[in-house]
Amino acid sequence: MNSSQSDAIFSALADPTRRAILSLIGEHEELTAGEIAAHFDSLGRTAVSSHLRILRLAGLVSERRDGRFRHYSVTSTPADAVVAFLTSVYQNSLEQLASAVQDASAAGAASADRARERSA
Amino acid sequence: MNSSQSDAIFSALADPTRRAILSLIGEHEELTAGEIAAHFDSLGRTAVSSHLRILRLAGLVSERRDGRFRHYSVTSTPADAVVAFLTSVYQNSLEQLASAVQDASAAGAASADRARERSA
DNA sequence: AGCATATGTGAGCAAGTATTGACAGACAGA
DNA sequence: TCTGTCTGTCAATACTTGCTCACATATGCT
Repeated sequence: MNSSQSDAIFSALADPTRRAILSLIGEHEELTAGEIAAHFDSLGRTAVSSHLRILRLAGLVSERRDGRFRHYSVTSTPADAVVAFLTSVYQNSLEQLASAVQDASAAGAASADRARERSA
Repeated sequence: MNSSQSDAIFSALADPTRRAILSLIGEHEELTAGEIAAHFDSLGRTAVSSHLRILRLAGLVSERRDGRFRHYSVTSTPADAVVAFLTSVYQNSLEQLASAVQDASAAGAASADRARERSA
């Protein structure tokens, strides 16, 4: 439970654009940097690249180099840090959290893109 | 869940001091602003007050006025927004997340029976 | 080799944010 | 009522962050 790692994760998640990027990658298996940038008309390519760098340093995404392309995918382990924090704060209402996750797990598999979060 | 609400919650959680304040309040039932400020020697009282204001606006804590004192306590509902985002991103590894939460729930308190009572 | 493609990096500027100090409001006790 | 305590808010300053532009790197194609 490294504190600097939690810092990186939470400050990476603080930006709505980065959360949108993360959701976008999560919907697919892998996406190249160009494909990701194409989804954000309001942002330049370099801005997306910077966001990807921050997400990569926080360990939230991993990159796979393939020729000129860089394929990004989400890494599952950082969720543990978030869950660890939630459990430390919301011990009292942890049963609700557990059931919420289970409900989402049961319902989420069918409709994948329903809970998608986008910010205008 | 409103996306501006998610913005407020995630940017409130981005600051390590605010996460520490949240954990501190979570350890106790309620704490006054002065008690919270006393735990942070490196911060001035006004800084803590500002952080509490941000946490309050994000809906992460609620205040109860009692004479000159203001007692702060954590609110449980905002965890849903975080869980909603996690489930939208980590759909693939959602079973891991659910088990992680359940493990933490089992280790944290023996009152996990209420979760079954609620979901049944 | 030469050129186009895919992507990252660094400088510089604009915008947002945190911290501090001073002041204000509400309340309790003498 | 007067004074001290507890706490929040406002204004000013310093810091941080995100975006764009120009340039660099690496790779593929002809």
